[in-house]
Parts: sequence; C-alpha cells; structure tokens
Amino acid sequence: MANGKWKSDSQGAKGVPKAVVYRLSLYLRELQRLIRGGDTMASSGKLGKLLGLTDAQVRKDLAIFGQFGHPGVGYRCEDLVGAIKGILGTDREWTVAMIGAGNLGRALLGYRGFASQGFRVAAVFDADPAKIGQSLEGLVVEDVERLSEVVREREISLGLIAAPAEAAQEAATRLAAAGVVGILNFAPVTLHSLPVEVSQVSVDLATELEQLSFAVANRPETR
Amino acid sequence: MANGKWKSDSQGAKGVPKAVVYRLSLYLRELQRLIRGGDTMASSGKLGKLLGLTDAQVRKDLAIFGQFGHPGVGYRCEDLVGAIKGILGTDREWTVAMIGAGNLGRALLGYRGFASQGFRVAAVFDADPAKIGQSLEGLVVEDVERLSEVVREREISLGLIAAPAEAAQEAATRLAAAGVVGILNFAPVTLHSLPVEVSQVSVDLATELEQLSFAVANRPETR
DNA sequence: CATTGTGAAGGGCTTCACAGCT
DNA sequence: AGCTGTGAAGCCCTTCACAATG
Repeated sequence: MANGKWKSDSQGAKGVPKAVVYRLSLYLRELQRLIRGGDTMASSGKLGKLLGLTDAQVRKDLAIFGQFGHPGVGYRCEDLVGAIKGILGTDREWTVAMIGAGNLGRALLGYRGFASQGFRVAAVFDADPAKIGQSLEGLVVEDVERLSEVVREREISLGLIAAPAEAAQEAATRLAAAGVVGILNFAPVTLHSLPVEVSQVSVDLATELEQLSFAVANRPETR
Repeated sequence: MANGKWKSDSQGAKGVPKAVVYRLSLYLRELQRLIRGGDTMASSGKLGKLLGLTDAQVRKDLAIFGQFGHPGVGYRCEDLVGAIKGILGTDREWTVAMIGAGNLGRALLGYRGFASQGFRVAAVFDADPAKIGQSLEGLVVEDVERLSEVVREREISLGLIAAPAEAAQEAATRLAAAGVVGILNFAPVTLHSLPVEVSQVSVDLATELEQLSFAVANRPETR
C-alpha cells in the first residue's frame, strides 16, 4: 500500500546507493511517458524491460523508500510519480542561476526539460561586458560581480556552471559564498574547497564521449 | 615500467568496471592540466587528492591495464596521458555526426572541448526545412533524410543525438542502419532495438539536476 | 625512502527465489 | 494467476596493508 512518505523506520538521510538515485530518475521519466500514453498501472517487469533492467532491481530500488506497489497488479503510475518526486525533492520548485551566457549557457536556458521537472532559471550571469545587459529567454544577463546580491534577492538555491574551465572555480566559490546549496558543473574541471553543505554534480561532455569511445573500442566482437 | 599497451595477460575486452573507465577520463583531464602547469611527474596520492579519491583507488584503477608507474617517484605525466588515451581509444581521431541543429546541437558544435580530445564533428543534420542549408561552424546543415548517405561518404563512426525526445529514436535507428558504431544520446528517452554492436551512452540534463536535488534534500545535517 | 603493485579483507550492490498478498 | 517485498546468496568494487622497487 502506497503511503506517500519516507520509509517508516527512516534513518534520515544517506545509505542510498548513488546508482539507485540515478535509476529513480529513469523510472520517473518512463512513468511520465507511460502516463502521457494513457497507461495507469505499471509492473516492475514492464518498467524494467523498458529500461533494460531486471524486475528485481526495480522492486529493490523502490523498496528502499517504502511500499508503493500492489501485489498482483503493480504500481499505480500517478502515485509512483508522486512518490519518486518526493524522494528526489522535485515535488517543489527549485530556483536556479546560470553562470555563463556563452553557447552552452544559452542552449541550456532554452531547454524546456528543466522547467518541466520543476527547475526555474531565475538569473543568468556572465563576466563579459559585451554580454551583460543582453536579454535571453526573458532574463537580462547580469554581471557576475553582482552574483551574491542577485542570488539573495531572488532566493536562488542552485547554481548551474556553464562557464569556461578557467572561470568555473571562481564561479563555484562565489555561488557557495552566496549561500547556494547545490551546484551542477558543466565545466571540465574539478571544483575544490566547497563547503560540505554545498552538494555537487558534474557533467563533462568530453568525458561522456570518452566513455563512448572506450565502449566502442572494447565491444564484444566485431570485425 | 610503462609498456604502453594492454596488460600482457589481456583477455580482450570486458571485465573493466564502468566506474573505472569514468575515472580514467578524470585522470586524463587532470594530467593534461598538470602538464599545462609544468609538472612532469604525478604520484597516485597527488592525483587522488586533486580528484577526491584515495591513492589506492588510483593505483588499482591503473593496474588493471598495466604497469605505468615508477616506485619511489610516481607516474610520468606524458607517458600516463599516452597510456590512458590508448585505453580510452582517443589516441586516434573520431569522426562524429550531430543530429539536431537546435539550441543544444548548436551549442555542442561550438564546444571546443570535443576537438581537443580528438572528436571531429563532420556533419550536422536536422529535419526542419528552415534549418537545412544553414551554415554552422563551417558545416552545412543536411537533411536528416540524407543521413545514411552522408555518414558513409564522410566515414562517420559516432552519432551525437541532440534532437527533441520525439525524434531521438528515429535518429538512433537511422544512425545504426548507416553503420555508426556508437551513439551519445542527449535526448530524455531510452533508445530501443539498437544492434548490440552499437555502443550507447546517455546524458539527460534533467536527470542530472534531479541527482543534485536529491543530494541537497538529503545532505547530512543542515537547517 | 617515497611510492608502486597487489593479495586479502571488507563492504555494497545485484540477482535469486519464494512467501505472501490481491 | 500475477506481482510485490525481501532474506539469502553471489558477485563486484573499494580499502587496507605491506612486500617489492628504483
């Protein structure tokens, strides 16, 4: 029986495998797609097949957080979406700042997928005087010197770094100092000296291509 | 003593943890930065500290592929860069096709980080007649209908999908049919029915933000 | 003598298999 | 009958600790 909240014997916070959290996002995405397609129930076997996972894996992942399924029938899609959003923390709106109004920053600003999952970009910053003052997707590009001020004014809680590698560390330091609680870093550098209370996730596009290159170079057997 | 090639008792292909391959990319990035900074040697402890890993982890990762270090002194940066590139398969140039000339596709085209790691974009495709024929970063946007033809002509081996979710599966199917060996997918969908010989890596930007949201919502202890 | 490479120990994640619920 | 939730087994990855080494 779905109970909508954390597992009753909850121990508060950690202990959740990173891989599980990642798959939670996949379940959420797939369930939303099934709902758009008119489905109302989904079994662990069905979800697993759609994502290339075993049914047991799907059930174990969900069981970490509570009992969301109904023996004999499966999971109610709407309920499970609600539960997963609650777990991921996307059942509320997050206010985000974009640092960097270059190619990547502008592209990410235009990406509708963020807004649809509850992430609202409320400010864009850049250090280039030629870009400051420009209007992008309804936002005026602000001077990165004003970051701290604007972050507080607009109650921004997450920072998204789409700046060049050389500028990324300073952007991160500024964000942390301004009180942001999380940083998503697209720059190809490791960020240092951030306070422990600032969470961090990194995506390096070149690294992803390298993973692909390795997979291709080492695939099972081909000419 | 560095030997430059695969571990002698090589079993050919798999058996390498995904996490190890990911860290290899991080080692490579950090080593290249150290070299730019003038360093010539790096120990496992130093590399580990720079990346937030233990020294043992660094050594174990590298030991999977051979003996690259020198007891008492560490690893020669240049040699290790060469070795890792060989392992990742980026010691050669990969020819890449971009599918989708929207915001994201254009941003990725302009990203210098790809070229610097050996990935050369040799074609851009889109299905929108308004975009076909436009010139971007020295390339003319081609009709996605001509994908197969162009992929063969230009000997393209990897495909990068930056198309909307609805178009991604068809793009992937076309790429596979055209003989591409790897696909990097930025669309928020799971790709199905690809031949096993086509490797696949996915990056979903909304998913990454959700990982951050979870990390923030579940961090150790904060007000 | 600082640092590597590695067997052994430890911990964590996945798969299996089945009791129990609808 | 169909499917969930879960203990137990199995496997994989990380950490530890130290002999080997230039």
